[in-house]
Amino acid sequence: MQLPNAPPVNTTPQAPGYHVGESDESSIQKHLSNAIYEHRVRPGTKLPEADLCRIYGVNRGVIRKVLDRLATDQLIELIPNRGAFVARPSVELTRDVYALRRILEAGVVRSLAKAPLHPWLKDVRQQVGEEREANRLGDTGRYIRLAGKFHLDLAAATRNSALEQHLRRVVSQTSLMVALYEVPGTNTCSVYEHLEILQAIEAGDYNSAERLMEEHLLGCERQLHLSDEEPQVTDLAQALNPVSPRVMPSRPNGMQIEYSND
Amino acid sequence: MQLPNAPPVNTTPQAPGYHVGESDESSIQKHLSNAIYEHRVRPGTKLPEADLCRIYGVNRGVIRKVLDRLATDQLIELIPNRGAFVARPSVELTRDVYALRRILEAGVVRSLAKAPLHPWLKDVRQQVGEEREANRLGDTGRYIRLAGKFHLDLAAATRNSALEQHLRRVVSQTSLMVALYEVPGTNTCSVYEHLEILQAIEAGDYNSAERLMEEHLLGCERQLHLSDEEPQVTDLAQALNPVSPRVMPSRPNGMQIEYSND
DNA sequence: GAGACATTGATTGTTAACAATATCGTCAAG
DNA sequence: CTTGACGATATTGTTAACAATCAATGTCTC
Repeated sequence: MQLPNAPPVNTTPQAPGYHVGESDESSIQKHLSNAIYEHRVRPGTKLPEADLCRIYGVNRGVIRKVLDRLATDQLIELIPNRGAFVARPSVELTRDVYALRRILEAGVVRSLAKAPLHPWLKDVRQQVGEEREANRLGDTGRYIRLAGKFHLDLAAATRNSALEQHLRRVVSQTSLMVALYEVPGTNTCSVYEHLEILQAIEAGDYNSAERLMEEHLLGCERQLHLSDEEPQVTDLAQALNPVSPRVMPSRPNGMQIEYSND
Repeated sequence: MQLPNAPPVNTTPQAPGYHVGESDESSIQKHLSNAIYEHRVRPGTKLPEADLCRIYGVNRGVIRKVLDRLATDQLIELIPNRGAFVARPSVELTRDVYALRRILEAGVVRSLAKAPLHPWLKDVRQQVGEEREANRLGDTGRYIRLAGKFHLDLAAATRNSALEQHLRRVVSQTSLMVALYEVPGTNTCSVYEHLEILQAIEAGDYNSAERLMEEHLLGCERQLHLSDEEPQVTDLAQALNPVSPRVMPSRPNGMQIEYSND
C-alpha cells in the first residue's frame, strides 16, 4: 500500500487514528505545515492525496489546493504525475535562505529600535526559559516550536505584518533545511544566544542586538552540514574505501525519493 | 453582463480579441500579474471566472488555481461567494510593505558589496536610459515595467534566488499600492535616483548606495497619498460641502466595489 | 540468471454536472 | 415615493466520474 522507500504518512500530532477535528483548508495547511516544521515528516516523504483525504476527512480538491499552496512556499515539491513530496532544498538554496533570513531579522531588530517597546518582551523572556527547558528534556518538537517562536515573536513585536509574514515563510523553510542538513548530535539554535539578543534589546542596545542576531544566524547555518560536494564522488576508490566511515552527507536514513533522470 | 460599478475585464496587452496564445497556469498567472503590475486593471476591479476562462481559453479549474495563488500574493482579494477583486491594500499595509522593501533592498545592496560585480551592470545602466525615455514619452506601462526592473535586476545580481523571489512579491504589491495611492501628476520613481544608486555601486561605495536606496524608497512612499484619515468622515456636513472640491482620496474614478458590512 | 517488454494496478490530472449563494429586478405595502 | 420582501438569474463552490500517466509485477528471450 506504500512505496518501499517512502515511509508512510503519519502527520497526526496527538490522535493516533484518523480524522483530525476541524478541517477547513487553512487549518489543514497549518497542520501539515507544522508537521513539516517540527520534523515529524522528513524531507523526501511522499504525501499521497488519498491518504491526506482520509486523515483530514475531506475531498481531494481541498487537499489539492493545500498542496499547491505548500508548494509555492517551497515546503513541498510537486512533481507532475508523481505527486507531492516534502521538499529537499538544495545546499545553494539553503545558503540563500539563511542570507535572506539574516537580512530580514537584522531588519526586525532595527525596526524594534524605532518603535516603542511593547509589553511583549516579558512573555518572550519567559518563553526563552521554556525553550531551554524543552531542550534539556529532549522534547524536540516543543523545542523546535519555541526556538522558532522566539524569532517570530520579535518580528511580531515590530507590528509590521508584511515583515512578519515573509519571515514566517523563511523560518519555515529554514526548519526544513535543518531537518535535512543538521548533524545529529548538535543543537541548532543556542538558547543562550536568544537570551543575549533579548537582553541587548531590553537594554536598548540595538546595534549590539543586530550584530548578535546576525552572528546567531550565522552560527545556526554553520552548524549544518553544507558541504558543497555532496553528490560529487570524484575518487571512486576512496568513496568505496570501507576504512574511513565518513558521515553520510545529509541523508541519515537512506535516500527516500529518487528523481527520474531523463 | 457586467456589474455597473465594476469595469469590464480587459487584460489583453496586445491582442484586442479573445484567446491569448499560450496558456498554461503559470503563464496565465504571469499575464494577470503583469496586468495588475502595470496598472492595466485598477484596484477593485472584479475578475469573474467565466470571463477569464473565455479570455485564456481554459477550464474554470485552471483559473481558480491561478486566482488562489494571486490571492496568497495579496494581489487580489478572494471574497467568499462573491469572487475575485484586484486588491485594495490598506494604508497600514502599504506602510508595512514599504518598510519591508527598504529592509530587503538595503540587504540587496549589502549583498552586492560582498559578491564580485557581474557584467550585469552595463545592461542595467542602459535600461535606466530606456526608463527615462519611456517616462519622457509618457509610456506608462513600459515605464512602470522598467522602473520595477531596475530594482529586480539589482536583486538578481546578488545571485540569491530566495532574496530575489521575495523582493519580486514585495515589488508587485508595491505597484498595486502606487496605483491606489499615487497622486495623479507626480512621477513615482525618480529615474535620477536610480542613476545615483547605480553610480554609487559602480564606484564601490556601498554605504552610500545603501543610504541612497533607502532614501529613494522613502521618497517613493512619500509621493503617495497616505493620509491616515481616508474613509473617516467625521464631519458629514464638511464632507458634503460642494464648495471645496477636495481631491477624492485615492479613488479617481469612483468606488468600484463595496464590501458588505454585516 | 539478467535484461527487455507488456500488462496490471494505483495515483494523479481534468472536466463537467450539480449545489449553494449572492445580485438584481419587480412588485406590493406603508 | 420610499422600503421591504420575493423570485429569477448569474456566479461561485463542491463533488464525483472519467482520462492520463506512472510504478510494479510477471513473462519471455537470450
